[in-house]
Amino acid sequence: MTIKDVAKLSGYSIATVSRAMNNQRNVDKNIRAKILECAKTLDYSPNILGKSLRNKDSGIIMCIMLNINNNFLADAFLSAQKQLNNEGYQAILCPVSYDSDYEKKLLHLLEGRLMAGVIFFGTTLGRRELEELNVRFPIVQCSEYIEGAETAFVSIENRLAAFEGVTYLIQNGHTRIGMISSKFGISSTKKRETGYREALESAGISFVSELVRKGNYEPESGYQATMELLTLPEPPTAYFCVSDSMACGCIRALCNSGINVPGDVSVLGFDNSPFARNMVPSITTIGLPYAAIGKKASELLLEQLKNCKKDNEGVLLPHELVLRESVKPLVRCHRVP
Amino acid sequence: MTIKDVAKLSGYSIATVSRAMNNQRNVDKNIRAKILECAKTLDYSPNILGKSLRNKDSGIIMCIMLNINNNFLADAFLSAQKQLNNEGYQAILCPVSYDSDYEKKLLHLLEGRLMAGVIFFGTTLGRRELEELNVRFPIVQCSEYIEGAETAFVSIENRLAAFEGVTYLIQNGHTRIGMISSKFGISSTKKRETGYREALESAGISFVSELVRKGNYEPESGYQATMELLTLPEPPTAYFCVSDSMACGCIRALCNSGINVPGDVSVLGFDNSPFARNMVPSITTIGLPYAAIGKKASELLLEQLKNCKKDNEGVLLPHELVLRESVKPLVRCHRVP
DNA sequence: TTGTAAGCGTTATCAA
DNA sequence: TTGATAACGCTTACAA
Repeated sequence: MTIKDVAKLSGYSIATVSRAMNNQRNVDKNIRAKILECAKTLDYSPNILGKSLRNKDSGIIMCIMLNINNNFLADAFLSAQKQLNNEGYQAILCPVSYDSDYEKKLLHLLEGRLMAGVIFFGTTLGRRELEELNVRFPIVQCSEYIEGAETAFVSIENRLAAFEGVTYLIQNGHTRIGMISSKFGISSTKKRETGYREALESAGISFVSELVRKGNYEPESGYQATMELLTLPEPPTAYFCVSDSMACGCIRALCNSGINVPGDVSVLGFDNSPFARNMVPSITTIGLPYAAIGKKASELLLEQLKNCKKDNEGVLLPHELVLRESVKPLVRCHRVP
Repeated sequence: MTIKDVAKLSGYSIATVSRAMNNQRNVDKNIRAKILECAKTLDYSPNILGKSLRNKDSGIIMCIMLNINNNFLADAFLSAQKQLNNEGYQAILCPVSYDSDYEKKLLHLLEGRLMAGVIFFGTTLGRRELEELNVRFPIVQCSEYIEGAETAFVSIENRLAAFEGVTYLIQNGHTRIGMISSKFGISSTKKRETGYREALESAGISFVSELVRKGNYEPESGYQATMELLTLPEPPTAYFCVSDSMACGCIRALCNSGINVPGDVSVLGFDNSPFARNMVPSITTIGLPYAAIGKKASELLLEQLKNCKKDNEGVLLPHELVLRESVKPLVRCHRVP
C-alpha cells in the first residue's frame, strides 16, 4: 500500500496525491477530498521511511536515558513526551544502562535523520562529543548535564539543594552526617557531593571522607552502604541519601540494626518519589519539579527543531525541601559526670 | 557523509563499498581493507534510513509499554533489550500511558518497516487488531496478553499466583481479605482477581465485592483504597495488593490508622520489586521472573524476525511466593464470656 | 571481482 | 492546478 496505489485508484498522479496528503494549498478542493477518500478506503498511511529519507526529518525524538529505573527521570520523560506529541512529534525512550558503545550506536540514528533530535536524560558522552553533536543536531540535556558544555539544558540546582538539605540536618543538631551518594560520576551526584561538603564547611564541621559511600540507586545499595557506615567507631546520626530509593534501603538497614528512624537517627532522601510519602516513616526529601523539567526540555528542543536556532540556553528550575517524618532533632545523650 | 564519499575517497564504486561495508564475501580482501580504512577516516556510518528503505528492515524493535512506572516491566524490557542487542537489533521503549490513539500512531511506524517488530508490554489494542497485526509483522506479547489472541506471548500464571498468594493468607487464618486491584482492565489484573475469588471459594469463604478496590499502581492509590476499606463496618484483616507499590501505600494507610502490620493486619504484595525487600516491614510478595520473561520474549521475536515463521507460541513462566515480614498468622481475639 | 543501474516511497522542482 | 522526473542513501541483479 503505497502512494502509487492511491494515485492509481484516484486517477491522479502521485505528485498530486502527495500534495493532497500533506494538506498543501495548491490542490483543488474536490480533488483533495476524493484523494483523501481513496487513501482512507485503501487504509493508506505514508511510509515514514520514504518520507524521512526525502525530508531528512522523521519527527521522532530520541530520549536517551542512562538509568531507566528512576521514577523521577521517567516522569520527566513522560512530561516531555506529552508536549512533543502536541506539536506532532513522537518521543521514544532509549535506555542505555551506562553502556557507552550502545549509546554511540544509537546516536548513529541521528545521521540519516532517522531521529529528528535528542533529549539526553544523562549521557556517557564527554563534553567535546556532546558539543560536536550539538552543532549538527537539535539536542538538549535534561536533568543531568555536562558542566560547561555548550548545549541547551534544563536541570535543578543540585548543589544548592544538597546544601539546603544537609543544612537542615545540621539545624536539627546533627554534626556526624553520612552521605549515600552514587557511584556514577554524573553531574547531579558531583554537585550534590559539593553541596554536602559546603554545608558542613559553612557550619564549621570538618569533612570526613569515610562518611561518604556510593550506591547504584537501588534500595539494596543503600542498605549495603548503611551497613558499612554502621561498622564505623562513631556511626552517623543522620544520613543524606542521593535518592529516595537508597534512603529506603538505608532506613531498613538502620531498622535491622535496632536503630529507630527518626527517633535515634535521621534520614534525608532526594527526588520525592511516589514512595517517599507512603513509607514508614515517610521520607523527608528534596522535591524535584519533574513535570516542569520535562516540559522545559521539550520546549528548548522544539525551538531548535522549528526555528533551527541554537541559543544553548541553560535553565535551572526550583526544588523544594519536603518535610516529613524521617528527620528529627538529634536527641543528645547527656553524660552524667 | 554518504557511501558516495567513501566511494570517491577509496576510488571504488558505491556498489563495492556497499559490499565491503556489509562484509560480503565477493570482494577482494585488500580492497575491503582499504575501503574500511577510508570509511573510518571519514567517520562514515551508513544511513539507516536509506538502508531500511531498501531492505525493508531497520533492525529496530519497538517495545510498547502501557505504564512505564513499573519496575517489573522496565526490568523485563532491559532483559529483552540485551538479548536483542546481542543479535544486532536495537530496542526502543515507547510508553503509551494507556493512550490508544497514540499507540496506533506509533504502530504506523511498522508499515514502512521503520520498526522491524514489536514487543507489547501491554496494549490498548483489541484481540482482532492484534491478530491482524500479527499476520503482517513480527510481534510478541510480554507479561500482559490478550486472552485467546493468536500471537506469541510470554507471561506468568497470574491466576495461579494470586490463588496461591490468597490461599497463603487464608492458611494464616485470614478470612476477611481485601483486594487492592488495578482499575486497568488488563489481563494480569483480571486473572489475579479470578485467582483471588477462586482461593476464597475453595476455602469456603464467600466473595464480598465491596472488599475489592481499584488503584492505578501508584502507592498513593493503595493508600486511598485502604482508607476506604477501613471505613467498612468490618475491615479486612489481610490485604492482597496487585503490586508492591500499592502495598506500600496500603501499609502506610494502616499505620496512619494505628493498625500494626503485620501484628494486627497482614499485607501481601505482587512483583517483588526492589523496594519490597527493603521496606519496614518488608513485603511478603509474589516474585516474578522479569529477566526470564524479557529474555523469552526476545527469543520468540527473534524467531519470527529471522526465520519468518509464526508459531504463536505461548509461554508461561514460574512465579514464587516470597515470604517476608508483612504477613503473619491472624491473632484472634477470644471473647471472654 | 567489480561496476552500472534500477528501485525502495517519498517530495520538490520545473514545465505544462 | 497538475504531472513528469530527479533526488534522498542504500542494496542487488545483471553485465562486464
